[in-house]
Amino acid sequence: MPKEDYVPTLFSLFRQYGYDGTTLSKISAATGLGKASLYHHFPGGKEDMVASVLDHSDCWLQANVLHLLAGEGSPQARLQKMCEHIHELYAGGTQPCLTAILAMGTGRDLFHDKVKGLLESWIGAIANVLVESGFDKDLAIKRGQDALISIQGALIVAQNLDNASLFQRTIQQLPQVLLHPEEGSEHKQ
Amino acid sequence: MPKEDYVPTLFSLFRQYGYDGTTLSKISAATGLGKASLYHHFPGGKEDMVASVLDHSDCWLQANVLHLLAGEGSPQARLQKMCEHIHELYAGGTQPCLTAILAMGTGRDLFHDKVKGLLESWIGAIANVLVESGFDKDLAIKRGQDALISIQGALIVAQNLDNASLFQRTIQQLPQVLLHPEEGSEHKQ
DNA sequence: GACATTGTACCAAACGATCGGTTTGCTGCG
DNA sequence: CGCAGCAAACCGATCGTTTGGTACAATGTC
Repeated sequence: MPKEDYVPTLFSLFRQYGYDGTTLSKISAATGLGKASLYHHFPGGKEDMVASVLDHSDCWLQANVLHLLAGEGSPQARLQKMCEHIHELYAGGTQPCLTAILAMGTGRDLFHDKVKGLLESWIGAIANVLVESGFDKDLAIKRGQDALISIQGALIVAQNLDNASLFQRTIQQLPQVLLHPEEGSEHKQ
Repeated sequence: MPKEDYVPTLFSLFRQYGYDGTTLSKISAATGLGKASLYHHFPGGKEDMVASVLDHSDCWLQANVLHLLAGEGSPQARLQKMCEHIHELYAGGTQPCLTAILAMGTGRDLFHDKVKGLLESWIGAIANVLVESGFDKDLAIKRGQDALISIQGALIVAQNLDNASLFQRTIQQLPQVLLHPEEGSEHKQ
């Protein structure tokens, strides 16, 4: 079996238990492979496995967000499509975010740069759509950041409250929140 | 030295390294206490230490949010004061959230109920202020949830991007976002 | 076709290190 | 003395990792 076949299993393990919490015993049990076999596919050990998972996530982002947002259709339609993919990725808010969980504990030092890159390209892609829709560039970036704040925050709160609908509500209204016209001077006080 | 004196150190350890990542060796080094001394103060071991930290956080929430929001002053002023305390708690967005980090890995199973309770009372307190300001109760609760989504999300994104000002911006505009009048039917599509 | 060679996938067993947790024995002080 | 408080050694378990090997299909050589 090629190693790619194990990446989805690794993905769900790491995003559930985190870097420190995902032990090789758990991985061995979940994949059905002995520890030595795991080192055959991933010579770099646990760190190598997470790197593979992150590459896999990179591809996912490329296909389901970056390429999509830069493609055809109205901005509204593109953003909505993105939200559908997000909804699927996080299983409707019941599954944690890999990048968020890797930003904590031991994983933080190891994968910070990679995670940062993923996040930045995501924000940039959203901002590009908004610029294309006529928004000022600075405002577009700000709203791109706000989009990821909402996504990440909704995931955390939804899971801590056992309330997935809270996440779904947030995602569903994301496109119109992003595209709503600037009012006054953005609530200047 | 009474055990309370070590709780702040434990707090910063656990919110930095998470439950799995915070080893007794790290705790011993950070507190300057031997393991035996740690078990003298916290007979229940690591789990006992986290419980103490969570109690400490409970008191913090009680004093700096619940009591404050139920107190005197205009809703706007109370919410602003709360945001100042939040800003201080998270060191301007440079420090992670304890409850978020405890919701992952092994800690999730152990402390989920406690964390959920903390979050719920926080949301409830914000909602009460909004109801008092004349908002519909359902909308008030929704905005209370959104407030915590923004806080948690901003923390995650700010740290992954090494951009604390992103957090500060989010917190600073939180009061007026919470209090802004309902427009149309909340962006009905 | 027969046979050695190579490469891939896999694993049991064990490594040293460190884990969370416990016990021992000594110290300083009222 | 009595006892609270703690450093240090120790416990079994588990950590991530490594060694040494088996089974088997593909390839090359005669």
